[in-house]
Formats: sequence, structure tokens, C-alpha cells
Amino acid sequence: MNARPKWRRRKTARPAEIVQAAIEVFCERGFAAAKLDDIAARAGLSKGGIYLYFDGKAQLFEAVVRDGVAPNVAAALTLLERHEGAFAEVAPMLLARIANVLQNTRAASVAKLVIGESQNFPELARVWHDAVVAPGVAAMSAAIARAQARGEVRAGEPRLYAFSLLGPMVLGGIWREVVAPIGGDPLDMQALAAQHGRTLLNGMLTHEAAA
Amino acid sequence: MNARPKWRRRKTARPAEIVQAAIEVFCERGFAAAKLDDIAARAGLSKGGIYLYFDGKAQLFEAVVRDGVAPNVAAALTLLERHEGAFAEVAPMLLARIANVLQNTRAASVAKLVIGESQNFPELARVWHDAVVAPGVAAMSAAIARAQARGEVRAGEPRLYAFSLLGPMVLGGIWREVVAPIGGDPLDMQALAAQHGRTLLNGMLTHEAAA
Amino acid sequence: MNARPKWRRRKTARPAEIVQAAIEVFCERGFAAAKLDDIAARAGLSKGGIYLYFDGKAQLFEAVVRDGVAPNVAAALTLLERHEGAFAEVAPMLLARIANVLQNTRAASVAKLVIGESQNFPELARVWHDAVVAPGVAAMSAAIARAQARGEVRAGEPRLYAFSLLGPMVLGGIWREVVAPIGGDPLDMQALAAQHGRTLLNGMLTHEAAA
Amino acid sequence: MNARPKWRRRKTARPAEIVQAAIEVFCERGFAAAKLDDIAARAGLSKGGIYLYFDGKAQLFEAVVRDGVAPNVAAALTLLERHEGAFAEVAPMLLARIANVLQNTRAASVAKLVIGESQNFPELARVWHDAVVAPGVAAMSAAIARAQARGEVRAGEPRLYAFSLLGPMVLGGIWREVVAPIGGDPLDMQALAAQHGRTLLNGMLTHEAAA
DNA sequence: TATGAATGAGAATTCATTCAT
DNA sequence: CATGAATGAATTCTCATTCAT
Repeated sequence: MNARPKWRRRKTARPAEIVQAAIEVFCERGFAAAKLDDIAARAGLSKGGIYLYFDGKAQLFEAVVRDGVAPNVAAALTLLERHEGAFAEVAPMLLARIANVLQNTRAASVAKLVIGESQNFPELARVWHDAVVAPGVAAMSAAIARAQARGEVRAGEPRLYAFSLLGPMVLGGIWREVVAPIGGDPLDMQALAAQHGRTLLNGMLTHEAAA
Repeated sequence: MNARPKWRRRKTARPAEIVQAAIEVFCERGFAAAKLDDIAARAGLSKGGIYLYFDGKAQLFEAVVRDGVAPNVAAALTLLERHEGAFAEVAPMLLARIANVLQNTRAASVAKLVIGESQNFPELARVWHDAVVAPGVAAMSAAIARAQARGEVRAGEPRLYAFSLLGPMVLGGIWREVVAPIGGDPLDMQALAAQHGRTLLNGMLTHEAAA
Repeated sequence: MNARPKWRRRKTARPAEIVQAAIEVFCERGFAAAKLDDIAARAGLSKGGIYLYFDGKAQLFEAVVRDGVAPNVAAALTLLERHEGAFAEVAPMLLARIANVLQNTRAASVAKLVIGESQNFPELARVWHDAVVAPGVAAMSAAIARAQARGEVRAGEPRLYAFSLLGPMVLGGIWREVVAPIGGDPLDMQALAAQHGRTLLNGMLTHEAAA
Repeated sequence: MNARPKWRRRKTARPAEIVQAAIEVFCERGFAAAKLDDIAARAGLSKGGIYLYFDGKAQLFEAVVRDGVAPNVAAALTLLERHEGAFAEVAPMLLARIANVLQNTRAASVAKLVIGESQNFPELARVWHDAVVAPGVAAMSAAIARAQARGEVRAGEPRLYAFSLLGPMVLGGIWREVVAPIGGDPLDMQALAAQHGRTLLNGMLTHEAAA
């Protein structure tokens, strides 16, 4: 009677806790199969409590996507834009960082989620596009274009080069998410990043840059 | 009294019609959000009728995956295994073919589906792995290893080379499925295949083979 | 082309075959849980074929009840009415016959069925009442009343005597149907009939008749 | 806006209310024909609400059987086991009590239910057997054997005597459940208990005990 | 804030019945 | 006569959302 209330969590911490729990459950089950009950249980509150912080399942999903990918992308982008060195130096660093993020964060899971639900949540896909995909591809393309202007990279569509560079990492992420869990051969993302970087740069760089 | 029967007897054609309708609906909505009612309506029969041919939603989903991807993969594999020419010739053909399949069939949609539901349907993911992924990667790696043995391709892990080769096409498929529909810049798959093939081969081939 | 039709069963035999199959399935599952598919399969025709002979599930059920009990009751009744000997002779014979019927026919199963579905099928219960129960109790009571008139049986309500006589056999039937199948101690119906007959007659008969 | 809340919080009372409603509906319709909608309506909540307290229809059915019979049986058993008087005194009391229970409770209805569904729910039948039938018959047989040892009851299989004693009451219960509702002659259970007790004891007791 | 009982709209699934063949 | 594909109404069970407490 005299004492401590049952809940001790700071109200400011709650939304983040819920999102964290939601990331886990959505990633494990997908949007439709995720139950608010499960999310609430993992977040340590009641189902109804979620509605104090989010308007509903869809809104919670949006929050998950925003919080789950955007930060990592932002970090990668600054790397790209700020770095002033040769493309042959930046590219491997970027690939290694992507490999690292895909290995150590839920980014791949969340991306998978967005991919799977993009038809059902077009607004969401748009958010993701505007916040993640478009800036990422644009920054990448711009960096490549600058490298071309500097004579480091051969002629060619910068955006398609960006696909060449990023595609294998995406495939690697899918592999880790989907194939490895069901018994497929495991994949060393760092090795992939290294060999792919080496090979692709070898194909992209001009003779002068490669020298 | 004047005419049309409520239904027509179509025993042999039905399963394929249902699977076709199911592919459409599952691809549009995802597994959980797909309603048997919709599938039935598109297939031109009643909801209950589906159960004459399939044991339930999950079984229908399995049929969709089997029928929706495997054939295309099989075709690509034979191309790889049968072709006796130089790797520098086969690779571009293969990429072009993949671009073609991703543009003109539902393979990418179905793949997206499997990726999204692989946790909820591990058996399904396994089927897909055994029928599609493992053979594809294996054939690709083997072809690369043979090319290395012939002195055409530089040293390097064959499987990682396969990822380098296929990854951008996968990314392209995702782009077409997810990004383009919500207003992202459209992507020319053939151009991607061409430029990527050129660039990567440039990086993979030995000096002799490149000559 | 030239020869034997696929079906050889005489059309006159069909209804009985269907009823026979229906008795089995209804007794095993109860009315609601019995599937026409099962009945049809056991009867060796298609589900639709049943409708050539019966108007529907309920009508088939009625036929089952009529055919499943009435004949045995009729036989027992004639025994009761025709026999001119002393009650002390008739009663044990009757009990033995009942024991025999309950052991060797589906009468108990069908009775259980009617008991269970009597609320859902009042007409059915009525048929059963009019054809089986009322005549049986009436004949029994009349025989007892005659025996009382002859000074063989003590004073008392004849109908209640009938309950005393028949009740244990009914209980025995239930035991065999319900308790024995799930591991209850088996019951020797003949022994029950014998001991019960001896004991009850001992209590019913007047001193003169018992002498 | 003027008032009544859509629902009231009644956590502790709910299960009993639901079971009560379920007893009614199951007894009236049988297991298969009983609709959860009806049960919910009678219990005063919505269909989905039942699932807060029971896992499904089958589990609710089990609860009904447990709550519907066991208590009455327990009471009867204690009567049998505790009473120290002569069998000639206990037996009529027991029969009168059974008559009373069958007249005033739903025991007969529930028993009918179990009998009808025993094949479909073997676990249920077993519960009923273990909780009701076996102990009842055992206690009865033991009491009779003790009476035989005291020289009150004639030689004979105690269990068969138990059947002789109880059978007519069971038949009476069936009559009230099945025959009376459809217009059969009503049955006075107390009169049956009295006359049957008198008659059967007359046949069971030894000369000394009868004196 | 927080709870969790209650709701109610849905969806999958079953199966008696019909009817074109 | 017979079939069995097709129907569609009925029913169980689920779960996001609400709201009295």
C-alpha cells in the first residue's frame, strides 16, 4: 500500500520499447501474422497499452520501419558524401560497412518486411523509398558520376553501376535471412564484400585509376 | 430457365485455373491477406470448390510456389549446364535471360512471396531452396569453377562470384516489384543486364580470356 | 464397350444396403457427425446416389431407426402376447431374448442414437415411441396385469413392474455401448438376465405362484 | 449516450455462467448441433468472449460434463458409504434420492449427452467413467457384498444386483428425458423408486433379513 | 497511465444438397 | 440409374480495437 507503483518504466521509454518488441515480432512473423498480444507481452505491457502510444497496428508498423532502417542508411550516406578520397578506396569501405550492418542489425529483416508488405502498405513503401532507397541510390550514383568526372570510373550509367555494386550485398542479406535459417550453406558477408569489391572495381576502374 | 448453367464441369482444367488465380492474389496481397473468396472468384468457382482440389490455403500456397518458379529456373539451369562456349559468352546470355524472365513472368513476385513467408512456412522455404536456390547456385558455381580451370576466370571463390553475377539482377527484380510501382524511377532490366555483364566480366576474366 | 455395366447391384437391394451402411455410420458417429460421404462409400455408391432413394439425411436417419429396432421389438412382442404359460416362465425367456438381441444386434446402438437425437428429431422420437416403446410397455404391462388377475403376481402398478423388469437390461445395453468400449469391466448380459429374472420374480410372485 | 455499458466486468462469475448456458444448450441440442452463438447469447456475452475462458467447443463440453454430473454422484456415494444401517433401509433411501436427483437436476440430460457422444469424445467418456460410473458401481457392489456378509442379502453376483437396483431408475430417467417430452405417459419417479425398492428387496433379502 | 474483459467483423473450412452429364 | 463437380449456407475460431475500471 505504502509504496512503489507496479510500473517503473519511464513513460518516455515506452514507445521505443514497444517498437523494439514490434520489430522482433514483425520480423519473425510478418505483418499479418504478428499479434499485438505478442508484441505487448514482449514490451512488458498490456495489449491495450499499445494504443496509448500508437494508433493501431499499421501505425506501429510504420514506426518500426522508420526506426529500423533509416538510421543505418543515414550513416552510410554520410560516409559516401563526406569522403573525399578515390572511389577505389570508398567503395570497399562502403561494402564492408553494408556487410557489417546486414550482419549485426535487423536492417535486412526490416527490409524484407517492407518488400513483402509493400503492396498492402503503399504509403509505407513510399516512406521507405523516400527515406532509404532514393537517397541511397542517388548518393551512390552521384559518387560514381563524380568518380567518372575525375576519370576514375569508366563510361556507363551511374545508376546501373550502383546496382552492380549493391546488388550482391542485397542478395547476401536475403541469403542470410531466408536461405541460411533453413539449412542453406552459410555465407560470409565480409568475404563477399571483399571479393565483390575487388572484382567489380577491377571491372569499373579506368586503366589510369587501376594503376 | 432460359439458360446458363450455374457451373460447368471442368475437372482437369480447374487446378491450373485455381493456381493461376492464387498466384495473382497471393502476389498482390501476400499469404495472410489473400482471401480464398477472392481466389475463388477469380478462378470462376465458389470458395468451397477450391477444397475439391486443394487441402487448404497452405497447400494451395505450396502449389503456387512450385508452379510459379521452378519451371523458369529449370530452363535457366539447362542453359548453363549445356552450353559449352566460353564463360564470356555464356554469362551475358544468362543475365539477359534472367532479365527477361524477371520482366515477363511472375517469378519475381513469387520469389518475393517466399522470402516474406519463409519463417511462417519453413517447409515451403525448404522446397524452394531445394528446387530453386541450391541447384541454381550450384550450377552457377560449377560453371565458374570450370571457367577458372580453363584459365578464363581469375582466382576467387566461385560461389561469391555467383553472388556478384546474380545479385544485381535480384536487386533489379526487387526494384521492379517494390520501388517502381510506387513511383520510383523505372529500371531497364536489359540495360542493367548488359552493363553489369560487361563490367563484371571485365573484372572477372583473366588477361588472356579478356583479350 | 460390348459388355457389362459397371453396376450390378439390383436396384431393389440398394435401399437396404444404404440403410445398412447408414446404421453403421450413424451408430459410430451420431447423426450430426455422420457424413453422407462415408455412408455412400460404405454402401458402394456415390454421395449423390443416396438421393435417388432417400430425400435427405434426416429421412435416411428415419429409415435407419425404423429398420434398426422395430423388427426386434415386434418379435419380442409376439413372444409376450402369444405365450400362454405362467408369468414365471415367460419373464425369464423374455429377459434372455432381450439380452440376446442387445448382444447380437445393433438395437442398442440405434436406441442410443434415438435417445441422443430425440430433441432434434421429435417426429423421429414419436415414431420410435409409437412403434417401439408404447407397444412394448403396453404389452408388458398387460401381461403383468393378466398375471396379477391369475393370482401369480403381487399387487402393484403393472407399468412400474415393467420398468423393474426391463430397466436393468437397458442399463446393461448402455454399459455395453458406452462403458465397455472405453475399458470398463465387461458385462455378461446373459448372466444379468438370469440373476435379475430370478431375483425380481422372487420379489414379484405371490406365495402361491412361487411355490 | 444515456447509459448502459455494452458489457460489464465479471471475470469470476463468467465461467460458471457460460457453463450453465452451455449445459442448457448442449442438453437441448446435443454437442454437434449446439451453436456457440446460442451459448454465448444465453450467457450474456459475445461469441468471442467464450474463448477468453475456454479453449473451444470441445473443452467447454468437457467442463459441462464435469460440472454437470460429478457433484450429484459424489453426494449419493457418501450416502452409501457412510450409512451403517441395514441394507433394507439404505436401498430405498438411495433409490428415493436418485429419483429426486433425476427429477430435479440436469444429471439425466448430461448423462444422455455423454452416452450419445461417447464415441466422438472417448476422453470424455473416460472422465465420466472414472468419476461417475466406476465409483458408483463399485460402492454399490461393495455395500451389497457387505450386506451378503451380514446375511442380509441372498447369494448372487453383487455387481449384477447393483444393475438390478439401478437399472429401472436409469430407464426412468430416460423416460423422463425422451419419452415424456413427446407425449408419452408421464412417469412418477418417486412411485417407481418406491415400488421397485419394495419388490427388488423382497427378492434380494434372505428370509431372516426380510422377517 | 494502464489494464484486460469484451466485442464483432472476418476468414477458413465443412458438408448436405443439387444438377449437368 | 448413377456420378461427382459445384455450390453456399452455416459455424468455429481469431484478433485488432474499444472502453469501463
